This record gives sequence, structure tokens and C-alpha cells, in this order.
Amino acid sequence: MKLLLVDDDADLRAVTSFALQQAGFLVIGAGSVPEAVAAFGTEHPDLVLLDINLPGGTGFDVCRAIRADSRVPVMMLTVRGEEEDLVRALELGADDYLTKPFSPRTLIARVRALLRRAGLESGGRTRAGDLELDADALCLRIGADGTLRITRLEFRLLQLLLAHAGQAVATDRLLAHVWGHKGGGDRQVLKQLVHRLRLKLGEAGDLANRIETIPAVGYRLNVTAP
Amino acid sequence: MKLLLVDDDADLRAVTSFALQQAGFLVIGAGSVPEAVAAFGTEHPDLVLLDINLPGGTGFDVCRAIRADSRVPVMMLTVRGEEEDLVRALELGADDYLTKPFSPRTLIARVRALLRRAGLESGGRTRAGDLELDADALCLRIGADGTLRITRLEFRLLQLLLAHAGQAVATDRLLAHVWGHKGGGDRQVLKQLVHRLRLKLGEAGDLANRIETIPAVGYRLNVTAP
DNA sequence: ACGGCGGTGACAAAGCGGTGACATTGCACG
DNA sequence: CGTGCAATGTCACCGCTTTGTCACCGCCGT
Repeated sequence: MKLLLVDDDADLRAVTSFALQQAGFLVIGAGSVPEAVAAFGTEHPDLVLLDINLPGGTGFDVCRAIRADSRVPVMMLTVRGEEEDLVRALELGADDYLTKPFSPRTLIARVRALLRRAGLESGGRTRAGDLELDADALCLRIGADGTLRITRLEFRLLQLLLAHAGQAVATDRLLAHVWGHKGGGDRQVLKQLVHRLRLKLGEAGDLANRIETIPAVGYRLNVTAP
Repeated sequence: MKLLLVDDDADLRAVTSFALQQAGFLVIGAGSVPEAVAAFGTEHPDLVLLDINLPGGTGFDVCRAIRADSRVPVMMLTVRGEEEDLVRALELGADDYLTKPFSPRTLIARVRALLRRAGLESGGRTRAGDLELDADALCLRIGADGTLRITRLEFRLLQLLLAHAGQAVATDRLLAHVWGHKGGGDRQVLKQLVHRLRLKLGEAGDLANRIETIPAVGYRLNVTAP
């Protein structure tokens, strides 16, 4: 899981990076607005940590640039008591904020919470209703009945659907999540992916209809009570 | 957009509810753990605001009960300086927290941010009376009875009618809103659009007469009390 | 009677999603 | 190194839905 950490204080970057790396994250650092924008373009991080005070501009500029072509989770790092800045950041599309100074433990908990909410959490298991997704074994557990082996693409598809179980997920978001923002797939392959997954779900139980089509929008995964 | 606000202080609930309602949210209140769990089960809110200190238990108990069968966004309301509580809440599956006291403006910004990052886009739903328009799933919810799948054009039509529920809306405004100013549609297609929507509404209940014709002016959507 | 307006039905074009067939890639195994 | 299989991408076709267009009907005021 790759994070982009943007802060002008190199010492703070170093200590924060260390804490995040201990927690298993890969951290890319940037110390100015142009650096941050460039790093975002080349590295495609899964989450961005953004200080507001930066040489060459503000964190707002970076946030705006990122939001222009990506829905990646953004967490602002602010100093305490600047409510105006905070409101502005959230209205610009930031997903969360953290007031400095913060403890590494808090930071890691918040980063994890944000990743989980975005449906991007890499390791471990994701559960919704009677369905549980196991990243290590690459399989889907259905209630207590059985497990279903799935492929990597099917996993990523289910990851996002499960993270938003019961809600319609737009095809664009699915494409971005499964194949990455670098246009690997189009609607054609998504059709096929869903089709093949439905076949599997049909064989493993009468579950093909769990993935519902929302015409002109995308798909929705329906779960039952656990 | 429906929120569940859980706090034992009735006065704070009242003032907070008012602020949220001003921002366009529908707020359900609860003052204790059993009340909160019951309200969650019957109301199915889109987001939960949870105080920690509650009669009959703690906000953690409510959070655990909710997470047992739902991934609805949960925001904890804490008192300042209880980092242990905060970390525990996030590990229990809460998505965010807010320290009391907070300004209504901050609360609204944070709620919006949380909804956005949950994929529920605060602009995603519009309601008027017993009708609710869901932009994400592209459907119309009628009271508690059922949902009706609608098309993109029907959605845009209802969007404007619902925003002016009970008032006549001129055909020119409808044309401009549904098809844009680029002369894509004329009165003929609007006739057809309304006709087809009335058929759908008629099948889904006896709702065809909800769209009333105002001769020489346009149409009006009638709603009943929610 | 006439003309404007709105309702209704029928039809065609375009788009979207489902499905099957086949090609390509990558990887484990002999 | 070749072989076979699973995973993935690509193509073609089918059917349904959505949307635009036309024609015709009835209503109503002059």
C-alpha cells in the first residue's frame, strides 16, 4: 500500500515515514507543491497525506490538482485551531484531516480507517453480511457453507463491491479500482469479468443474482444478514 | 440523506439536529443504546453520529452492534483529549470522530466529507414529501413501499420537479434542465418523457396523477406528507 | 369549423448489457 | 524447451431499453 506524504519539514517527514513504514506502508515523500504533483503523477499512490503550508503554494493547490483527475483518499495535516482551513479543505474534496501534533499511533489508525472506507485495504479480510473476502487465500467465503476460489481481478472487483455492499457502484469507479487509473480496461472487459464471476457464483450456490446490474450506472452487490 | 444522531443530551440533540436539517439532512434522534439500536434497525440511516457516554451502555456498544451487519459510515462524538477512546473507536470500525464542542459548520463539513468518501455523494439524494430521488442507483423511492427504476432523462425531469414540489414548473425550464440549452429536445419529447414516466408511476402504485398538467404553463409534482 | 395544446400509440435508431467463441498471455510441470 | 491449463483480453452477435420522431386523437376557446 503506497502513501504520498507531503510536508515541507524534512525532519517531520522522516519520523512520520518511519512510523508508517513500521506499519507496513510504502511511503513516498514530497516537500513542495510541484514535487507533490509530480510524485502523484508518476507514483499513483493509494492515499495522500497533505500538509497545508508548503513552499511554492499550499496544500489546497495540491488537493485541487489531485481531485481534478482522481478520487484517491486525501488526508490533510493541519495545525490546531484553523477551522477555516479545515472547512475549506473538506469542501475541496479532502476526505479527512488530522491536527498536528499527532501521535504515530493515531496517524496509523486514521490512515487504516481511511483506506478501509475507500475499500482499498490490502491485507486481511473484508466482510459484509454473509460474504467474506480473504486476500491471503484469494477466496470468497459464503456464510458458513463454503469457499470459492477467485482470481486477482475478481478479488479487486469484489473488494470494491463489498466495501459498498448494497449500494450501486459506478462502472467508472470499478474500472479505476480493478485496472488502475492507467486505462488498462474498458467496459468490455468489465462485462466479461462480471459475467465470469456470476458463473462461478452460480455454480457455488444460487448466488449469480447477488451481483445486480443497475442499468446506466454500474453494479451492486447484495448481501444478507450474517 | 438520513442521519441517526445518538446523544444523551436532548438539548444538544435539538440544536445539532436543527443545524443538520438546515443543511438538507433528515435527522433521526436517539438518546440511549437500546433506542439507537432500534432506530438503526427500523430507519436504516445513511450515517450515524455516536456519542460515547450513553445511558444503558456506551457508544462503543452501539458501534459494535451496527458493524455486525452494516458498513454504514459512523462518526464518533468524543470529548477532547481521550485518545485511547478514539483509537478504540476507530479499531471497532468507526470511520471518523469529532471532538466536542464543535461548531455546526465543522460538523456539516465533516458529515459531507464522510458521506462523499462513503460513495454516497451528498448531492446523491433529493427528497420531497414521500418521494426520494436516488442519483447513485438511479431510482425513485416512494415512501417506504418500494423503489422505481428510472432512466437518466426521467431522473433529470424529476430532479427539477422535486426541487419545486407543489409548484408549477414551466416547460421551458424543464427543457433547459433535462436536455441542456443546446436545443436537444422540444415539446414533443417532453410530452413523451412525461407520458412514459406517468406509465411507470401508474404501474408502481396509483401514482400517475402525481404529475399534474398545468395547461399553458408546464407540470407540477404533488407530494404527500413524509 | 378551426387551430393550438396535450395525450397516446407506433416505429426506428442508438446504446447498453449478456453471452459465447476465440486469441493471447503467463505460469507450472514434465 | 515444449505442453497444457488457467486467467485475461478481444471480437461478434443478440436482445432489451432508452430515446427521438411521426401521426393521430380529443379537448377547448374563439
